[in-house]
Amino acid sequence: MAKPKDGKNNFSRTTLADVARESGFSPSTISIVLNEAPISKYVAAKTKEHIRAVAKRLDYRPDAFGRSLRKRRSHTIGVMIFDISDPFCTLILQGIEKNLHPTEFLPFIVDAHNQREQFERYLAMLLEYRVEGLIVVANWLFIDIETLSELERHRVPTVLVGSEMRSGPLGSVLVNNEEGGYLAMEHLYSLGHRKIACIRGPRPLWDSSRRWDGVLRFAAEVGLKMPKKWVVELTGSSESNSSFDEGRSLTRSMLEQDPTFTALLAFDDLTAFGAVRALRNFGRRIPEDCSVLGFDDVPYAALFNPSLSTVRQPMERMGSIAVERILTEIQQGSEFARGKGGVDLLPPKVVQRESTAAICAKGKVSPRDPVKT
Amino acid sequence: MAKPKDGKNNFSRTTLADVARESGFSPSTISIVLNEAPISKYVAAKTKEHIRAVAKRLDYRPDAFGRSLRKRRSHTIGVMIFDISDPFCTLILQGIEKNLHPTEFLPFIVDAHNQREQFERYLAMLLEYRVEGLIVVANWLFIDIETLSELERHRVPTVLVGSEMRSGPLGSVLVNNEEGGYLAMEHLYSLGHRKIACIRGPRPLWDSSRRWDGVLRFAAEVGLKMPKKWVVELTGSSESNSSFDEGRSLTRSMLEQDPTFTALLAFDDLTAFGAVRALRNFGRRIPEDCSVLGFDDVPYAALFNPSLSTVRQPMERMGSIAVERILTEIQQGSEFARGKGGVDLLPPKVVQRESTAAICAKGKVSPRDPVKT
DNA sequence: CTTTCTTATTGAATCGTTTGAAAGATGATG
DNA sequence: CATCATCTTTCAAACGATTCAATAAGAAAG
Repeated sequence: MAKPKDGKNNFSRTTLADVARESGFSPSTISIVLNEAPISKYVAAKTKEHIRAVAKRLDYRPDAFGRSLRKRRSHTIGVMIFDISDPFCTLILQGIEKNLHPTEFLPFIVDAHNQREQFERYLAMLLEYRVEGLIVVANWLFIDIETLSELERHRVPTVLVGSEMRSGPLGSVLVNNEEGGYLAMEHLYSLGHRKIACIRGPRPLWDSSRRWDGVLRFAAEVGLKMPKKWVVELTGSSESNSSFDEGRSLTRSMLEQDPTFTALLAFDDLTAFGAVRALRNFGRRIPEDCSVLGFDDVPYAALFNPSLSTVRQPMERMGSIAVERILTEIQQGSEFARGKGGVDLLPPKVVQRESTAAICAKGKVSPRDPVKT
Repeated sequence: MAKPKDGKNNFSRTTLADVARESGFSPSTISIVLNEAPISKYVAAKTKEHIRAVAKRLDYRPDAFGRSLRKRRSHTIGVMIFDISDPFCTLILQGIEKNLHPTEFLPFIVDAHNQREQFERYLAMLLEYRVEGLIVVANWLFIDIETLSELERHRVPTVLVGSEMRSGPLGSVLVNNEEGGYLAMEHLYSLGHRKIACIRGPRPLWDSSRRWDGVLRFAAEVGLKMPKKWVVELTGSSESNSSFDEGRSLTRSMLEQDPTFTALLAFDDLTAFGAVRALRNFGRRIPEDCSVLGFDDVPYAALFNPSLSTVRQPMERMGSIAVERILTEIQQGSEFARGKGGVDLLPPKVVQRESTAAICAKGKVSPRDPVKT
C-alpha cells in the first residue's frame, strides 16, 4: 500500500494544500497565482509558471464549496422552469443561457413540473445554494399567485418571464398580450374573415385576459361581434398535451353547434394543432375552408402540416432581457435599495404561413355580410 | 440605525450562530436538532421545540456551501444535456428528474448547446461542484468520441444516455437501435411495401450504423434489395431544425430521381416531418401514395398531420434507468472499485398512426413484384 | 545608518456547518 | 465514597479556499 503518511487524501481530490506541498510554495501563493489576483503581479514569473505546471499536473480543480463559502458569492443564477418539456419554456431558457454564458454567472436550472410542492422544494434549495438572482420562467399554466408571492419574501433579486404579477415588486418580462390579441384579430379580419371562432385561455389567468382584451378591442373598433357560440375557453389543466386535447374537443363542439365560422383563433400553438385536427376530422380543409391562427410560434409550428400561421412571441429575446435585468438588479443591489417591479412588454408579431388565407379563395361564405349575428 | 453590535450580519443571512445566540444554545446543539441526527434523541424535548421555533422565526436556512464543505458531499448529480430544445432530450430529462426526486440527490442540469467549448466548460464546472455522479444525455448529433473520452478521466461515476461508447468503462443506456431498424422495416414490409426509401443517420455515428444494420438484416431475411438511389444519408450538422431541412431536401432529390417508392423510413421524427413536407409538395398524399415512418416518438409525432407512425424509444424510461444505474454506482463506489461499462439496450416499439398504411389501399404499384432492382 | 520603496511570499483568520470527543449534571449501584 | 450508567449539552477541530496584514530581502534615498 502507498504510505498513508500524508493523512487524509485517501480518496479525496487534489486540494490547494496538495499543490502547495508539491510545488513548495504556500497555499496563499497558489491561490493568488491561480486566480490571477491583482497582487499576483508581484509574484515572480518563474514561480507562476511552476505553480501552474504543478496545478495542471495534479489536475487541480478549486472546490466550489470552499471558494463560495469564503467569498460569500455563489456565482449562480437560479432558473426555475415550470415545465421543461414545454417548447415555450425551452426557447426562453435558451435565451437565458446564451446571455448568461459570457458572464461570470452560471445558471442553476430546476424544473418544477408544474407542481407546487416541487416549486417550493426547489425554491428552498436554490436559496440554500445562495443563488445571487432568480429567474422564474412561467408557462401560462398554473401560475398560482399565492405560490409566486413566496418569491417576494426572500431577498434575492427576481425576474419573472412569460407572465406578469399584477402587484408586488417583482419585475417581469413578457409579450404584450393585449397587442397580440389585437394583431391576431387584425390579421384574420384583413384576410376577409368575419365569422371568427375563438379559443381563449383559462379565465383565472391574467395574461389570458389581457390577450382577450386585445381581441375585443379590435372587434369593437371594426364593429365585429364575437358570438358566444364561437367563444370557448380552456380550463388549463396541467397535463402535458392537454391544450391539444382541449383544443380539439372544444373545436369539435363548436363545429357541432354551428360550423359556419371561417377562421379560428387559438390561444396557443398547441391548441391550434388540436383545432386543426378537429377541423380535418370534420372534413374541413385548412386554410381553404377555415383558417387557423396560433399564438407563440413554437419551433414545431413551422414544421406542421399545414405550417401554422401564428403570433410570435420573441421567446429567446425574453430570456435574454430577463438576464439583463437580473444582472443590473444584482449590481444595483448594493448601491440602491432594490424594488423596481417594472414590466417589460415585448411586441408580438404575426407570422403568416399556410394555415391562414384570404377568405375569397374558396370560402363558403362570400365576403359580403361582414357583421353577423 | 440598528445597533451593529452583533457585528457582521449587516446584510448577510441568518446563520447557525444567529440561531444559537438567539436561542441560548450552542451551534452544535442547533445543528444536531435541526438535522435530527441520531444523538438528537438525547436532547430534551423542550429544547428541541424551542430551537425549532427560533429557527423558524429567523427563517434560518442552512448554507449549502458550509454544509457540503464539511460533509464532503454535494448531494447533486450532474446532468449534461446536449441540446435542451431537442424533445428527445427533454423526455429523457423528465425521466431523470422524476426518478431523482424521491432521492436525496438534486439534479444539476447544464446544456452544452451541442458545442464542445461549452461542454468542456460545463463539465469543469460540474466537477468543481463535486457532483457525485454524472448523467450525460447525448442526442445523436455531435457525439465526438474525443470529447466524451474526457469523461473517463475523472473519477465521477458516469452514465451515458441515448448513445453508446464502443469502448471504455462508461455505462450507457439506450434503445436497441439494431432491433429498431429491423422492426421499422418489418412494419413497412408487412404493410406490403417493397419499394422502400431510406434516410439513414450520419455515417460517423455508431448508433446510426447499428440502426442501419437492423434494416439490412431484415432486408436480407426477406430478400429485399435496398437500391442505392433510395438510400440517402444525413450529414448531421448541429443546427436545430437541420434534420427537418435535410429530410426535406434529401426526399426531394430522391423523388426527382425516381419517385416510385411507396414508403419512406426516416432516421428520426424530425427527418420524417421534413420528408412529409417534401412528399406533399411533390403532390403525394400520405399515407395513400406513400407511407412515412419516423423514429423516436417525440411528443409532437402524435399531433402532426397526419399523425406520424414511428418507432418509439422509451425515453422517459431511459432516463429513469440511468438514474438507477448512477445511484448504484455511487453506492458501490466505496465497496468495489468501479468499472462496469455495461450497456442497457431497451426494446423499441412500433407505434402505428396515420402516416403508414397498407399499400393495397391505393398504391401506384401493385403488391406483386416484391423484389425490385 | 536609518528610512522608505519595491518585489516576493506567507501566516493566520475567516466563511458556515458538522461531528467525535468530552464535559457537566443527575441519580443509582456496589 | 467511588464507580458507573444515563442523559444533556458543548468544545474544538475540521472541510478548502481566499485575503488582509505581516514578513523579508534587497535597493534606493535621505
